[in-house]
Amino acid sequence: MSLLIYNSLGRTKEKFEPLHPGIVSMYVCGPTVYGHAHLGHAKSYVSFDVVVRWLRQSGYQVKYVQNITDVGHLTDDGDEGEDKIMKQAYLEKTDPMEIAQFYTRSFYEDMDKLLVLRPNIAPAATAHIPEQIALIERLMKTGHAYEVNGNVYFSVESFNGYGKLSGRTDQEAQQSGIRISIRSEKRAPSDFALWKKADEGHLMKWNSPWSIGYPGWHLECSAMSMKYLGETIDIHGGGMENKFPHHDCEIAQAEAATGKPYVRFWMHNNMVTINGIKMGKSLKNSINLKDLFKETDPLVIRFFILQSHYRSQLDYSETAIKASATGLEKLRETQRRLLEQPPGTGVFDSAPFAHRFSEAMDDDFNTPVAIAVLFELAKAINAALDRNEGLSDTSRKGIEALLDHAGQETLGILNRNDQHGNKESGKKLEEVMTILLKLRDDARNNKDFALSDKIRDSLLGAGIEIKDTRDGVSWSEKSDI
RNA sequence: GGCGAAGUGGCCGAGUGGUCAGGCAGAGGUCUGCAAAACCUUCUACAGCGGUUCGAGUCCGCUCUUCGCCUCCA
Repeated sequence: MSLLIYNSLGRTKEKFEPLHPGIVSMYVCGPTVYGHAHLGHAKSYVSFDVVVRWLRQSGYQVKYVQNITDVGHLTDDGDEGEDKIMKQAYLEKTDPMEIAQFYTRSFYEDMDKLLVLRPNIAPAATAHIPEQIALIERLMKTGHAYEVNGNVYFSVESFNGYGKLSGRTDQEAQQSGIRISIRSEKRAPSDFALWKKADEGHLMKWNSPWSIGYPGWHLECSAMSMKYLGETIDIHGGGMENKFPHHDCEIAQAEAATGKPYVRFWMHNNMVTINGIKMGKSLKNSINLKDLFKETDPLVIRFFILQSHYRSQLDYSETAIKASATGLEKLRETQRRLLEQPPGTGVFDSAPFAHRFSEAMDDDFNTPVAIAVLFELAKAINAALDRNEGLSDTSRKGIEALLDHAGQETLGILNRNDQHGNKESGKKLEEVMTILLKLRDDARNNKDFALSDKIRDSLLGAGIEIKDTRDGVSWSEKSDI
């Protein structure tokens, strides 16, 4: 079966073939770094992380670019609004570059905990001002841009098909609902800024042919995407809220400049909601990942995110997170049991599960179905291990290979290194546990259950849970829930 | 006003015409010194009203409700 991807451009699933055989070029809009990352960022980057992982598992070489927006954007295309990075710099009594650096590091810290693989290239907007100026010059030459008082605007009228991604193609209709008509030097209300002249006191500014100023807020993605991936790329991802105007503007700039299709597949992930309302920094209801990680294992968050589809809204609640934590623990428990179990004679064919997993992933990255397959696999494994014959070495290797491929490499939720037997730092603990379990076993043999239960309870208090199975005692470190 | 998405059982969450999603929670059972885990069995669904069809969460229409975008935002 071949990979189907839902393309926002045509609003249907399409068969995916990269432009150049074997190689996929992919760009995802990165964060604006003026605050700590929240759950919404996690959903977005975990989702695209799995896209990248699955493409790689499918044999493609993926070149993954994800930018860092470290230049403050104004809140609109006119002259209103404020630069958020600069605002944060004032609040923290430092300068914009330090703000950007600080929150960039914070972002990667959180993403690392979620096991989001780093992009191949993470270009910063401020490091690509010349490229952005070059793109503007190209648009000026071809008559798609014009300058007024040191500001440069893109002329939407000059580009046929503006708004094709979001469906906002009728510019007249778009203006009908606008509340205030702002005084503007733009030729048409839909025109958007490519370059802004800096006001006095503006901290981040660069020289340009038009003024000392800074780039417009849609420009960086087009410029950096084309620089590192070429004028036509395979996949461009981002949050749904960026379809309009951001991505429509990107398309306009890029295609007006090159005359070529900018992006072949547009992918948009949906929002995280709390009680049905979108989570957003400006709404003051966002859940900061650093706070969340204090009480919840980051991989539980990752698992929670992947239990819903990337194009669906995901509603956050503590009970939902708890349910995910319990569910993930069940999968981990099964993997642990499999790894610890001595070889037997039972035969288990994991191929049908592998097939169903692939089918789910190939169907527009349907991770909830893929995870459901893992749960069914876990149930089948447990049932097989419950039978006395156990599992043959070959059968076990087959399952382990599938868990590595599906649970670890693709979804990033079942990692062998999380199992205590594989932790390098756990050698001492292993030895201590062996001693304690021997003592407890002696107590049980002497029917001294008071002592054996005390050992068990004390260990649980220290975060280690032990279970008596028919093959002996098993123990695991409980992750914080 | 314009553009778009969605309403599934106690909760989360898949599913584009014909057997079961899956997880969590609940009930009963097997196993067990107890506990936990595991396994087996099991109860609650498809917003409403019409229509198409032999047959509809699944297609069509209408109604109601919710959400996102049209300012930065993952």
